[in-house]
Amino acid sequence: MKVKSSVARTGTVVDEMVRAIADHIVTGALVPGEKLDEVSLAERFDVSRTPIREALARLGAMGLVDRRPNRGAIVAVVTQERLSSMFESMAELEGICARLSAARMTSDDRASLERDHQASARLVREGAEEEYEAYNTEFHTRLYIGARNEHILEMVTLTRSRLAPFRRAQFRLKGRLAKSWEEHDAIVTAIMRGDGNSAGAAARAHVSIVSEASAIFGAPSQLD
Amino acid sequence: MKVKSSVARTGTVVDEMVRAIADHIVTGALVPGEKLDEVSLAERFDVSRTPIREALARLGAMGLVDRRPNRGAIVAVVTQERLSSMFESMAELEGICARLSAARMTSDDRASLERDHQASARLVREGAEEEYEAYNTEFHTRLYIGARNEHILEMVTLTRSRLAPFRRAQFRLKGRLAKSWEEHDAIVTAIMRGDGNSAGAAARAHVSIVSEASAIFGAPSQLD
DNA sequence: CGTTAAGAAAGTGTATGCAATTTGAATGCC
DNA sequence: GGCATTCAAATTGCATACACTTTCTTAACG
Repeated sequence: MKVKSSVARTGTVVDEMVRAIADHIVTGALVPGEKLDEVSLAERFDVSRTPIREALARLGAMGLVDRRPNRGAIVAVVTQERLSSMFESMAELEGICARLSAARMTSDDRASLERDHQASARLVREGAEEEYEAYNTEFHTRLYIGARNEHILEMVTLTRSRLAPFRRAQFRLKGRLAKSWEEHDAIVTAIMRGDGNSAGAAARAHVSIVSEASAIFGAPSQLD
Repeated sequence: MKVKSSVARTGTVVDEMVRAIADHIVTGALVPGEKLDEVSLAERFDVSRTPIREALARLGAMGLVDRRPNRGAIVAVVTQERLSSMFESMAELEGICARLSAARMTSDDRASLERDHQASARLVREGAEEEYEAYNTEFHTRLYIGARNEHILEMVTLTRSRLAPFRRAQFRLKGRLAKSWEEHDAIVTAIMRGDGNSAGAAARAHVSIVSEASAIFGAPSQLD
């Protein structure tokens, strides 16, 4: 019997390929516009073309690669304009989630949200970027789930994954950690008051600022 | 005994399969929860399993079918709760588009929007359901495009396609046509004033009402 | 010398065969 | 008689082979 709770989960080959290729794209090992040749990838990962094809299809659905019929796949080229549109979408979606969370979160949800938010202040004081990054992800995930809307959860998760390659370095900007906490604080406070509109506005502003921070890193080609 | 679409000139086989299967799902020939056996489908459409598999993958990405690893695919079961979440998402997305459209549409956009909106009053008076349905689709598409945000356009388009099976009969409800026009009117008026918040609120309300109308048709199993 | 067309090379699209996993049932055990 | 185990049938996952499309090369013609 296999235990799947841990990381060791072997899963299917396609899943591995999706992760592997996505990783190479996110880390910049595969640059936007680069051709993704099926046979090369198959040899590189020592599998047949079949799972590679399916992985490319999934990555296409995720927006990470661009598939042209009969003409192969390339790493998706994200224009600055498109990047902006994704950040704007993200801001809107986060705003919706925060607004709905203010109305729908259970009291348990609220309690743990505020407790952990207060606890995270320590990470800011200590400048623990890695840890705060992890907490930050968790924080936003709670807002997505608190909105109690499966479909919005799907959309916001997808959008976040598409943006992942562009927000890696955001917390390295000076003072970003403390600023992020302040913004979280505004969101949490509004949610505790049950003030959906304020929570939404605060969340929108939060993402917008991240957007500006990330824009500094501009086109993916400059990511390293 | 299945006859392939007369001419082979059509795009790829996978595209055909996607359309064919999606059609069968939307029309109810394949009911939610039904097992989609790869070999059966392959025989039925007289192709090999490979394009069927890829088609199922795409349909999975679209949300029309549910793929379980090693356990095959089934027609997606849309619970009432999930349906509600999709309609709520749609309302939020439409609201965003209307708000952004109020700020970003060109004057040409606005002019033709209002002109065609006024013209559509005739369809209402004549009770031309089919025609009004077509116009209605066009109307909403303009709002999506007017928002000038590619990514939101993608999300709203995807959501609309997922909801398509559930809103077929909406205009047959008595008086729905006239009510729809009135709601459009509120949106258009707000956009012409450049009042984004009102336009957004009106659009949200518009979809919410459609949602209620469609809810009458309830679970997909009752669709015929 | 530039343009275009034919053909070869490369790569994707589809078919088929084999391996691995799931599922159902029958048998043995308590 | 009920429950667990094991084995076989069915179905999905992966690999390989073949067919078709695109693309690059090359050579012929204007």
